[in-house]
Amino acid sequence: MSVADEEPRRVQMLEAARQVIAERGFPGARITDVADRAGVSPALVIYYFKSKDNLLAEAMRQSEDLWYAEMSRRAAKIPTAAGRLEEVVAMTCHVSSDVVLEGSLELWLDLWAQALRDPEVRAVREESDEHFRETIRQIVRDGVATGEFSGIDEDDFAVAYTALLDGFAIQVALGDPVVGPERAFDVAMRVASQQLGFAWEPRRAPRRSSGRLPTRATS
Amino acid sequence: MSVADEEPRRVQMLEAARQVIAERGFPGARITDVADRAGVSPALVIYYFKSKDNLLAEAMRQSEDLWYAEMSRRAAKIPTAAGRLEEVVAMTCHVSSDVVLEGSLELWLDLWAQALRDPEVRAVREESDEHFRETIRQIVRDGVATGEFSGIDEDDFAVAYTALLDGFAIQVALGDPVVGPERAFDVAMRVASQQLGFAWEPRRAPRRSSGRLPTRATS
DNA sequence: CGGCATTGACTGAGCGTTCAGTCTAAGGTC
DNA sequence: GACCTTAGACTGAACGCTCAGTCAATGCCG
Repeated sequence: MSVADEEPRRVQMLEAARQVIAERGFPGARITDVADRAGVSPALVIYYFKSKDNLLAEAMRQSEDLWYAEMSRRAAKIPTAAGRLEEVVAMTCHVSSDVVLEGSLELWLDLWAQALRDPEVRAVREESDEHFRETIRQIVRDGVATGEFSGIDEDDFAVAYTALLDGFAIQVALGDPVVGPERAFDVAMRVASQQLGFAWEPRRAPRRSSGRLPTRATS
Repeated sequence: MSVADEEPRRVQMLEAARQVIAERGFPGARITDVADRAGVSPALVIYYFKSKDNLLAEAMRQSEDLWYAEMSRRAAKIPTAAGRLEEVVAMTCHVSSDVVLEGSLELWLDLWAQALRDPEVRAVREESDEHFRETIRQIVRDGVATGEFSGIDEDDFAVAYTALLDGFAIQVALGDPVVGPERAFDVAMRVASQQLGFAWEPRRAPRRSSGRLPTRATS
Protein backbone atom coordinates (compact mmCIF):
# COMPACT_ATOMS: atom_id res chain seq x y z
CA MET A 1 0.00 0.00 0.00
CA SER A 2 2.79 2.39 0.83
CA VAL A 3 4.19 2.14 -2.65
CA ALA A 4 0.84 2.81 -4.25
CA ASP A 5 0.25 5.80 -2.04
CA GLU A 6 3.61 7.31 -2.74
CA GLU A 7 3.59 6.88 -6.50
CA PRO A 8 0.04 6.31 -7.64
CA ARG A 9 0.64 7.32 -11.25
CA ARG A 10 3.63 5.07 -11.55
CA VAL A 11 1.93 1.89 -10.40
CA GLN A 12 -1.16 2.83 -12.33
CA MET A 13 0.88 2.96 -15.50
CA LEU A 14 2.74 -0.24 -14.66
CA GLU A 15 -0.55 -2.02 -14.11
CA ALA A 16 -1.83 -0.65 -17.40
CA ALA A 17 1.35 -1.79 -19.10
CA ARG A 18 0.98 -5.27 -17.68
CA GLN A 19 -2.49 -5.53 -19.12
CA VAL A 20 -1.46 -4.19 -22.48
CA ILE A 21 1.46 -6.58 -22.72
CA ALA A 22 -0.83 -9.46 -21.84
CA GLU A 23 -3.22 -8.43 -24.59
CA ARG A 24 -0.96 -7.36 -27.41
CA GLY A 25 2.32 -8.99 -26.51
CA PHE A 26 5.55 -7.35 -25.50
CA PRO A 27 6.61 -6.09 -28.92
CA GLY A 28 3.07 -5.08 -29.83
CA ALA A 29 2.54 -2.96 -26.77
CA ARG A 30 2.38 0.74 -27.62
CA ILE A 31 2.83 3.58 -25.21
CA THR A 32 -0.42 5.02 -26.54
CA ASP A 33 -2.24 1.90 -25.34
CA VAL A 34 -0.73 2.20 -21.91
CA ALA A 35 -1.52 5.89 -21.77
CA ASP A 36 -5.12 5.35 -22.85
CA ARG A 37 -5.67 2.64 -20.30
CA ALA A 38 -4.14 4.70 -17.54
CA GLY A 39 -6.18 7.72 -18.62
CA VAL A 40 -3.21 9.95 -19.29
CA SER A 41 -1.35 11.30 -22.26
CA PRO A 42 1.42 9.36 -23.99
CA ALA A 43 3.85 12.13 -23.17
CA LEU A 44 3.31 11.58 -19.47
CA VAL A 45 4.25 7.95 -19.76
CA ILE A 46 7.58 8.95 -21.24
CA TYR A 47 7.87 11.59 -18.54
CA TYR A 48 7.69 8.92 -15.83
CA PHE A 49 9.60 6.16 -17.55
CA LYS A 50 12.31 7.39 -19.82
CA SER A 51 11.61 5.04 -22.67
CA LYS A 52 9.21 2.39 -23.80
CA ASP A 53 11.71 -0.39 -23.19
CA ASN A 54 12.23 0.77 -19.65
CA LEU A 55 8.51 0.92 -18.99
CA LEU A 56 7.89 -2.55 -20.29
CA ALA A 57 10.82 -4.07 -18.47
CA GLU A 58 9.63 -2.56 -15.20
CA ALA A 59 6.14 -3.76 -15.88
CA MET A 60 7.49 -7.26 -16.29
CA ARG A 61 9.37 -7.00 -13.05
CA GLN A 62 6.34 -5.73 -11.19
CA SER A 63 4.19 -8.46 -12.65
CA GLU A 64 6.57 -11.16 -11.53
CA ASP A 65 6.81 -9.63 -8.08
CA LEU A 66 3.05 -9.59 -7.76
CA TRP A 67 2.85 -13.21 -8.81
CA TYR A 68 5.28 -14.35 -6.15
CA ALA A 69 3.71 -12.13 -3.54
CA GLU A 70 0.37 -13.75 -4.26
CA MET A 71 1.98 -17.16 -4.09
CA SER A 72 3.54 -16.44 -0.71
CA ARG A 73 0.26 -15.05 0.56
CA ARG A 74 -1.55 -18.23 -0.34
CA ALA A 75 1.18 -20.59 0.79
CA ALA A 76 1.25 -18.94 4.20
CA LYS A 77 -2.31 -20.07 4.80
CA ILE A 78 -1.64 -23.73 4.07
CA PRO A 79 -0.30 -25.89 6.88
CA THR A 80 1.16 -28.85 4.99
CA ALA A 81 4.06 -28.86 2.54
CA ALA A 82 2.10 -31.07 0.18
CA GLY A 83 -0.73 -28.57 0.27
CA ARG A 84 1.59 -25.70 -0.48
CA LEU A 85 3.11 -27.56 -3.38
CA GLU A 86 -0.33 -28.30 -4.69
CA GLU A 87 -1.22 -24.63 -4.54
CA VAL A 88 1.88 -23.68 -6.49
CA VAL A 89 1.02 -26.25 -9.13
CA ALA A 90 -2.54 -24.99 -9.27
CA MET A 91 -1.36 -21.45 -9.79
CA THR A 92 1.07 -22.46 -12.50
CA CYS A 93 -1.46 -24.58 -14.33
CA HIS A 94 -4.20 -21.97 -13.97
CA VAL A 95 -6.61 -24.48 -12.57
CA SER A 96 -8.47 -21.87 -10.60
CA SER A 97 -9.57 -18.99 -12.77
CA ASP A 98 -8.32 -16.07 -10.83
CA VAL A 99 -8.45 -12.37 -11.54
CA VAL A 100 -5.20 -11.58 -9.81
CA LEU A 101 -3.27 -14.00 -11.99
CA GLU A 102 -5.05 -13.06 -15.18
CA GLY A 103 -2.65 -13.24 -18.09
CA SER A 104 0.37 -14.19 -16.03
CA LEU A 105 1.11 -17.34 -18.01
CA GLU A 106 0.82 -15.50 -21.30
CA LEU A 107 3.21 -12.92 -19.94
CA TRP A 108 5.79 -15.61 -19.27
CA LEU A 109 5.95 -16.55 -22.91
CA ASP A 110 6.73 -12.97 -23.82
CA LEU A 111 9.14 -12.74 -20.93
CA TRP A 112 11.15 -15.69 -22.20
CA ALA A 113 11.18 -14.56 -25.79
CA GLN A 114 12.16 -11.04 -24.82
CA ALA A 115 14.83 -12.22 -22.40
CA LEU A 116 16.72 -13.61 -25.36
CA ARG A 117 17.74 -10.14 -26.54
CA ASP A 118 16.87 -7.62 -23.87
CA PRO A 119 19.41 -7.72 -21.00
CA GLU A 120 17.09 -5.96 -18.58
CA VAL A 121 14.31 -8.45 -19.20
CA ARG A 122 16.81 -11.26 -19.02
CA ALA A 123 17.75 -10.18 -15.53
CA VAL A 124 14.11 -10.15 -14.49
CA ARG A 125 13.67 -13.66 -15.83
CA GLU A 126 16.70 -15.03 -14.07
CA GLU A 127 15.69 -13.62 -10.73
CA SER A 128 12.17 -14.80 -11.21
CA ASP A 129 13.21 -18.31 -12.13
CA GLU A 130 15.64 -18.64 -9.26
CA HIS A 131 12.89 -17.38 -7.00
CA PHE A 132 10.60 -20.09 -8.31
CA ARG A 133 13.22 -22.77 -7.80
CA GLU A 134 13.95 -21.58 -4.29
CA THR A 135 10.26 -21.69 -3.45
CA ILE A 136 10.03 -25.31 -4.51
CA ARG A 137 13.27 -26.16 -2.75
CA GLN A 138 11.99 -24.68 0.49
CA ILE A 139 8.71 -26.50 0.31
CA VAL A 140 10.55 -29.77 -0.21
CA ARG A 141 12.90 -29.05 2.66
CA ASP A 142 9.96 -28.33 4.93
CA GLY A 143 8.19 -31.45 3.80
CA VAL A 144 11.23 -33.60 4.43
CA ALA A 145 11.66 -32.02 7.84
CA THR A 146 8.09 -32.76 8.88
CA GLY A 147 8.28 -36.25 7.45
CA GLU A 148 5.67 -35.60 4.76
CA PHE A 149 8.18 -36.25 2.02
CA SER A 150 10.76 -38.98 1.88
CA GLY A 151 14.38 -38.10 1.27
CA ILE A 152 15.24 -36.72 -2.14
CA ASP A 153 17.82 -34.31 -3.50
CA GLU A 154 15.84 -31.12 -3.13
CA ASP A 155 18.01 -29.21 -5.55
CA ASP A 156 17.71 -31.63 -8.42
CA PHE A 157 14.02 -31.94 -7.75
CA ALA A 158 13.58 -28.18 -7.83
CA VAL A 159 15.42 -27.88 -11.12
CA ALA A 160 13.42 -30.63 -12.74
CA TYR A 161 10.09 -29.67 -11.29
CA THR A 162 10.25 -26.02 -12.22
CA ALA A 163 11.17 -27.07 -15.74
CA LEU A 164 8.16 -29.36 -15.76
CA LEU A 165 5.86 -26.61 -14.53
CA ASP A 166 7.27 -24.16 -17.08
CA GLY A 167 6.53 -26.70 -19.78
CA PHE A 168 2.97 -27.14 -18.59
CA ALA A 169 2.57 -23.39 -18.34
CA ILE A 170 3.31 -23.19 -22.05
CA GLN A 171 0.68 -25.76 -22.93
CA VAL A 172 -1.92 -24.17 -20.71
CA ALA A 173 -1.15 -20.63 -21.88
CA LEU A 174 -1.47 -21.68 -25.49
CA GLY A 175 -4.64 -23.61 -24.85
CA ASP A 176 -3.23 -26.85 -26.17
CA PRO A 177 -6.06 -29.15 -27.21
CA VAL A 178 -4.37 -32.20 -25.65
CA VAL A 179 -2.91 -30.76 -22.47
CA GLY A 180 -5.42 -28.56 -20.71
CA PRO A 181 -5.17 -27.10 -17.21
CA GLU A 182 -6.81 -30.08 -15.52
CA ARG A 183 -4.59 -32.65 -17.14
CA ALA A 184 -1.45 -30.63 -16.55
CA PHE A 185 -2.40 -30.23 -12.90
CA ASP A 186 -3.18 -33.91 -12.58
CA VAL A 187 0.02 -35.15 -14.18
CA ALA A 188 2.17 -32.64 -12.34
CA MET A 189 0.72 -33.67 -8.99
CA ARG A 190 1.12 -37.32 -9.79
CA VAL A 191 4.78 -36.79 -10.60
CA ALA A 192 5.30 -34.84 -7.40
CA SER A 193 3.57 -37.36 -5.17
CA GLN A 194 5.52 -40.18 -6.70
CA GLN A 195 8.88 -38.43 -6.53
CA LEU A 196 8.40 -37.09 -3.04
CA GLY A 197 6.59 -40.10 -1.72
CA PHE A 198 3.37 -38.62 -0.44
CA ALA A 199 -0.18 -39.74 -0.99
CA TRP A 200 -2.31 -37.75 -3.37
CA GLU A 201 -5.47 -38.37 -5.26
CA PRO A 202 -7.56 -36.02 -7.41
CA ARG A 203 -10.01 -33.98 -5.38
CA ARG A 204 -13.00 -34.91 -7.50
CA ALA A 205 -14.07 -36.64 -10.63
CA PRO A 206 -12.74 -34.70 -13.62
CA ARG A 207 -14.82 -31.65 -14.29
CA ARG A 208 -15.64 -30.35 -17.70
CA SER A 209 -16.30 -26.76 -16.81
CA SER A 210 -13.47 -24.31 -16.26
CA GLY A 211 -14.96 -23.25 -12.95
CA ARG A 212 -12.94 -22.48 -9.87
CA LEU A 213 -11.97 -25.02 -7.30
CA PRO A 214 -14.64 -24.89 -4.63
CA THR A 215 -12.34 -26.59 -2.15
CA ARG A 216 -10.66 -23.40 -1.07
CA ALA A 217 -12.53 -20.32 0.04
CA THR A 218 -12.08 -17.43 -2.35
CA SER A 219 -12.40 -14.43 -0.04
CA MET B 1 16.49 -32.18 -53.05
CA SER B 2 13.57 -32.06 -55.42
CA VAL B 3 11.97 -29.27 -53.50
CA ALA B 4 15.15 -27.24 -53.48
CA ASP B 5 15.62 -27.79 -57.19
CA GLU B 6 12.11 -26.79 -58.04
CA GLU B 7 11.92 -23.68 -55.92
CA PRO B 8 15.43 -22.60 -55.07
CA ARG B 9 14.54 -19.00 -54.38
CA ARG B 10 11.74 -19.95 -52.07
CA VAL B 11 13.79 -22.20 -49.83
CA GLN B 12 16.66 -19.75 -49.98
CA MET B 13 14.44 -17.04 -48.60
CA LEU B 14 12.93 -19.34 -46.00
CA GLU B 15 16.39 -20.29 -44.81
CA ALA B 16 17.36 -16.63 -44.70
CA ALA B 17 14.20 -15.87 -42.76
CA ARG B 18 14.97 -18.61 -40.26
CA GLN B 19 18.39 -17.11 -39.60
CA VAL B 20 17.04 -13.60 -39.29
CA ILE B 21 14.35 -14.69 -36.85
CA ALA B 22 16.94 -16.52 -34.79
CA GLU B 23 19.08 -13.39 -34.68
CA ARG B 24 16.57 -10.59 -34.26
CA GLY B 25 13.51 -12.41 -32.99
CA PHE B 26 10.19 -12.88 -34.72
CA PRO B 27 8.85 -9.35 -34.29
CA GLY B 28 12.23 -7.81 -34.99
CA ALA B 29 12.74 -9.60 -38.28
CA ARG B 30 12.52 -7.21 -41.23
CA ILE B 31 11.94 -8.22 -44.78
CA THR B 32 14.94 -6.08 -45.69
CA ASP B 33 17.10 -8.35 -43.54
CA VAL B 34 15.76 -11.43 -45.23
CA ALA B 35 16.21 -9.87 -48.65
CA ASP B 36 19.76 -8.80 -47.91
CA ARG B 37 20.73 -12.21 -46.62
CA ALA B 38 19.17 -13.92 -49.62
CA GLY B 39 20.84 -11.43 -51.94
CA VAL B 40 17.61 -10.16 -53.49
CA SER B 41 15.44 -7.09 -53.29
CA PRO B 42 12.78 -6.68 -50.60
CA ALA B 43 10.15 -6.49 -53.31
CA LEU B 44 10.96 -9.99 -54.45
CA VAL B 45 10.36 -11.36 -51.01
CA ILE B 46 6.85 -9.94 -51.09
CA TYR B 47 6.53 -11.23 -54.63
CA TYR B 48 7.08 -14.80 -53.42
CA PHE B 49 5.32 -14.63 -50.10
CA LYS B 50 2.38 -12.32 -50.05
CA SER B 51 3.20 -10.66 -46.77
CA LYS B 52 5.77 -10.53 -44.04
CA ASP B 53 3.57 -12.48 -41.65
CA ASN B 54 3.12 -15.22 -44.18
CA LEU B 55 6.84 -15.43 -44.82
CA LEU B 56 7.71 -15.68 -41.16
CA ALA B 57 5.03 -18.24 -40.43
CA GLU B 58 6.25 -20.44 -43.26
CA ALA B 59 9.80 -20.05 -42.08
CA MET B 60 8.73 -21.29 -38.68
CA ARG B 61 7.00 -24.26 -40.19
CA GLN B 62 10.02 -25.14 -42.29
CA SER B 63 12.32 -24.80 -39.34
CA GLU B 64 10.24 -27.16 -37.25
CA ASP B 65 10.04 -29.65 -40.09
CA LEU B 66 13.81 -29.60 -40.46
CA TRP B 67 14.26 -30.18 -36.78
CA TYR B 68 12.07 -33.26 -36.75
CA ALA B 69 13.59 -34.55 -39.95
CA GLU B 70 17.01 -34.32 -38.35
CA MET B 71 15.70 -36.04 -35.27
CA SER B 72 14.27 -38.92 -37.27
CA ARG B 73 17.47 -39.21 -39.25
CA ARG B 74 19.50 -39.59 -36.08
CA ALA B 75 17.04 -41.82 -34.30
CA ALA B 76 17.00 -44.22 -37.23
CA LYS B 77 20.67 -44.94 -36.67
CA ILE B 78 20.28 -45.89 -33.02
CA PRO B 79 19.27 -49.46 -32.21
CA THR B 80 17.97 -49.14 -28.65
CA ALA B 81 14.97 -47.18 -27.44
CA ALA B 82 16.99 -45.83 -24.54
CA GLY B 83 19.61 -44.60 -26.98
CA ARG B 84 16.99 -42.91 -29.12
CA LEU B 85 15.48 -41.22 -26.12
CA GLU B 86 18.91 -40.07 -25.08
CA GLU B 87 19.50 -38.57 -28.48
CA VAL B 88 16.23 -36.66 -28.35
CA VAL B 89 17.16 -35.31 -24.95
CA ALA B 90 20.61 -34.35 -26.22
CA MET B 91 19.09 -32.47 -29.12
CA THR B 92 16.61 -30.68 -26.91
CA CYS B 93 19.21 -29.71 -24.36
CA HIS B 94 21.73 -28.68 -27.00
CA VAL B 95 24.41 -30.82 -25.46
CA SER B 96 26.14 -31.33 -28.78
CA SER B 97 26.86 -28.04 -30.48
CA ASP B 98 25.50 -28.66 -33.91
CA VAL B 99 25.29 -26.44 -36.94
CA VAL B 100 22.08 -27.94 -38.23
CA LEU B 101 20.26 -27.18 -35.02
CA GLU B 102 21.77 -23.73 -34.58
CA GLY B 103 19.25 -21.41 -33.03
CA SER B 104 16.42 -23.92 -32.90
CA LEU B 105 15.86 -23.54 -29.18
CA GLU B 106 15.83 -19.77 -29.42
CA LEU B 107 13.31 -20.09 -32.21
CA TRP B 108 11.00 -22.06 -29.95
CA LEU B 109 10.71 -19.18 -27.52
CA ASP B 110 9.60 -16.91 -30.33
CA LEU B 111 7.32 -19.63 -31.63
CA TRP B 112 5.52 -19.90 -28.33
CA ALA B 113 5.20 -16.19 -27.79
CA GLN B 114 3.97 -15.65 -31.33
CA ALA B 115 1.55 -18.56 -31.16
CA LEU B 116 -0.38 -16.64 -28.52
CA ARG B 117 -1.74 -14.18 -31.09
CA ASP B 118 -0.97 -15.43 -34.57
CA PRO B 119 -3.33 -18.28 -35.58
CA GLU B 120 -1.05 -19.51 -38.34
CA VAL B 121 1.91 -19.78 -35.98
CA ARG B 122 -0.34 -21.32 -33.38
CA ALA B 123 -1.18 -24.10 -35.81
CA VAL B 124 2.49 -24.72 -36.48
CA ARG B 125 3.16 -24.97 -32.76
CA GLU B 126 0.34 -27.39 -32.13
CA GLU B 127 1.40 -29.72 -34.89
CA SER B 128 4.98 -29.51 -33.80
CA ASP B 129 4.19 -30.25 -30.19
CA GLU B 130 1.96 -33.17 -30.99
CA HIS B 131 4.72 -34.47 -33.24
CA PHE B 132 7.14 -34.24 -30.36
CA ARG B 133 4.78 -36.05 -28.02
CA GLU B 134 4.15 -38.76 -30.55
CA THR B 135 7.88 -39.28 -31.00
CA ILE B 136 8.35 -39.83 -27.29
CA ARG B 137 5.29 -42.05 -27.12
CA GLN B 138 6.60 -44.23 -29.91
CA ILE B 139 10.04 -44.57 -28.36
CA VAL B 140 8.44 -45.62 -25.08
CA ARG B 141 6.18 -48.11 -26.84
CA ASP B 142 9.17 -49.61 -28.62
CA GLY B 143 11.14 -49.77 -25.42
CA VAL B 144 8.32 -51.49 -23.59
CA ALA B 145 7.94 -53.95 -26.46
CA THR B 146 11.61 -54.90 -26.40
CA GLY B 147 11.65 -55.09 -22.63
CA GLU B 148 14.05 -52.19 -22.21
CA PHE B 149 11.47 -50.20 -20.32
CA SER B 150 9.11 -51.42 -17.67
CA GLY B 151 5.41 -50.83 -18.02
CA ILE B 152 4.24 -47.26 -17.76
CA ASP B 153 1.41 -45.20 -19.19
CA GLU B 154 3.12 -44.02 -22.35
CA ASP B 155 0.68 -41.20 -22.91
CA ASP B 156 1.03 -39.61 -19.50
CA PHE B 157 4.76 -40.05 -19.73
CA ALA B 158 4.89 -38.35 -23.10
CA VAL B 159 2.85 -35.40 -21.87
CA ALA B 160 5.00 -34.95 -18.78
CA TYR B 161 8.32 -35.57 -20.46
CA THR B 162 7.80 -33.19 -23.35
CA ALA B 163 6.79 -30.55 -20.84
CA LEU B 164 9.97 -31.26 -18.92
CA LEU B 165 12.08 -30.99 -22.04
CA ASP B 166 10.36 -27.77 -23.09
CA GLY B 167 11.15 -26.37 -19.69
CA PHE B 168 14.79 -27.33 -19.98
CA ALA B 169 14.89 -25.93 -23.49
CA ILE B 170 13.94 -22.56 -22.04
CA GLN B 171 16.73 -22.63 -19.49
CA VAL B 172 19.30 -23.74 -22.01
CA ALA B 173 18.18 -21.26 -24.65
CA LEU B 174 18.38 -18.41 -22.17
CA GLY B 175 21.73 -19.53 -20.87
CA ASP B 176 20.53 -19.85 -17.30
CA PRO B 177 23.49 -19.66 -14.95
CA VAL B 178 22.15 -22.48 -12.78
CA VAL B 179 20.73 -24.88 -15.36
CA GLY B 180 23.16 -25.32 -18.22
CA PRO B 181 22.96 -27.87 -21.02
CA GLU B 182 24.92 -30.52 -19.16
CA ARG B 183 22.86 -30.33 -16.03
CA ALA B 184 19.60 -30.28 -17.95
CA PHE B 185 20.68 -33.32 -19.91
CA ASP B 186 21.79 -35.10 -16.79
CA VAL B 187 18.64 -34.45 -14.80
CA ALA B 188 16.39 -35.23 -17.74
CA MET B 189 18.07 -38.56 -18.32
CA ARG B 190 17.96 -39.42 -14.67
CA VAL B 191 14.23 -38.76 -14.62
CA ALA B 192 13.72 -40.87 -17.72
CA SER B 193 15.76 -43.81 -16.50
CA GLN B 194 13.97 -43.79 -13.19
CA GLN B 195 10.49 -43.47 -14.65
CA LEU B 196 11.04 -46.01 -17.39
CA GLY B 197 13.19 -48.32 -15.33
CA PHE B 198 16.33 -48.59 -17.38
CA ALA B 199 19.92 -48.27 -16.33
CA TRP B 200 21.73 -45.09 -17.21
CA GLU B 201 24.82 -43.37 -15.96
CA PRO B 202 26.57 -40.28 -17.26
CA ARG B 203 28.96 -40.97 -20.09
CA ARG B 204 31.89 -39.19 -18.48
CA ALA B 205 32.88 -37.04 -15.58
CA PRO B 206 31.19 -33.65 -15.87
CA ARG B 207 32.94 -31.41 -18.35
CA ARG B 208 33.38 -27.71 -17.96
CA SER B 209 33.83 -26.85 -21.60
CA SER B 210 30.86 -26.57 -23.91
CA GLY B 211 32.53 -28.89 -26.40
CA ARG B 212 30.72 -31.50 -28.38
CA LEU B 213 30.19 -35.04 -27.20
CA PRO B 214 32.98 -37.11 -28.73
CA THR B 215 31.03 -40.30 -28.15
CA ARG B 216 29.10 -40.06 -31.39
CA ALA B 217 30.71 -39.52 -34.76
CA THR B 218 29.75 -36.19 -36.27
CA SER B 219 29.89 -36.99 -39.96
C1' DC C 1 6.64 33.34 -8.06
C1' DG C 2 8.68 28.73 -8.89
C1' DG C 3 8.71 24.06 -9.53
C1' DC C 4 6.28 20.02 -10.71
C1' DA C 5 2.68 17.53 -13.42
C1' DT C 6 0.49 17.26 -17.64
C1' DT C 7 -0.77 17.86 -22.30
C1' DG C 8 -1.53 18.58 -27.53
C1' DA C 9 0.79 19.16 -31.42
C1' DC C 10 4.49 17.89 -33.86
C1' DT C 11 8.46 15.31 -36.01
C1' DG C 12 11.43 12.14 -37.86
C1' DA C 13 12.69 7.59 -38.61
C1' DG C 14 11.59 3.02 -39.83
C1' DC C 15 9.40 -0.21 -42.52
C1' DG C 16 5.86 -2.96 -45.12
C1' DT C 17 3.91 -2.77 -49.36
C1' DT C 18 2.98 -1.02 -54.16
C1' DC C 19 4.01 0.04 -58.80
C1' DA C 20 5.85 0.88 -63.11
C1' DG C 21 8.76 -0.74 -65.30
C1' DT C 22 13.48 -3.66 -67.11
C1' DC C 23 15.69 -7.85 -68.26
C1' DT C 24 15.91 -12.59 -69.76
C1' DA C 25 14.50 -16.74 -71.79
C1' DA C 26 11.23 -19.42 -74.26
C1' DG C 27 8.12 -20.04 -77.95
C1' DG C 28 5.92 -19.05 -82.10
C1' DT C 29 5.99 -17.49 -87.07
C1' DC C 30 7.72 -16.77 -91.67
C1' DG D 1 17.98 -18.08 -88.81
C1' DA D 2 15.80 -13.39 -87.96
C1' DC D 3 12.09 -11.22 -85.79
C1' DC D 4 8.22 -10.53 -82.74
C1' DT D 5 5.47 -11.67 -78.65
C1' DT D 6 4.69 -13.17 -74.11
C1' DA D 7 5.44 -14.34 -69.40
C1' DG D 8 7.77 -14.63 -65.46
C1' DA D 9 11.58 -13.00 -62.45
C1' DC D 10 13.30 -9.14 -60.53
C1' DT D 11 14.26 -4.25 -59.06
C1' DG D 12 14.52 0.93 -57.55
C1' DA D 13 11.95 4.35 -56.09
C1' DA D 14 8.35 6.07 -53.82
C1' DC D 15 4.06 5.96 -50.89
C1' DG D 16 1.83 5.91 -46.71
C1' DC D 17 1.36 4.67 -42.22
C1' DT D 18 2.72 3.79 -37.53
C1' DC D 19 4.78 5.14 -33.47
C1' DA D 20 8.46 6.51 -30.02
C1' DG D 21 10.09 10.44 -28.46
C1' DT D 22 10.36 15.98 -28.21
C1' DC D 23 8.91 20.50 -26.91
C1' DA D 24 6.71 24.61 -25.81
C1' DA D 25 2.90 25.87 -23.32
C1' DT D 26 -0.63 25.52 -19.55
C1' DG D 27 -2.52 24.43 -15.19
C1' DC D 28 -1.77 23.65 -10.44
C1' DC D 29 -0.20 23.82 -5.79
C1' DG D 30 2.38 25.65 -1.99
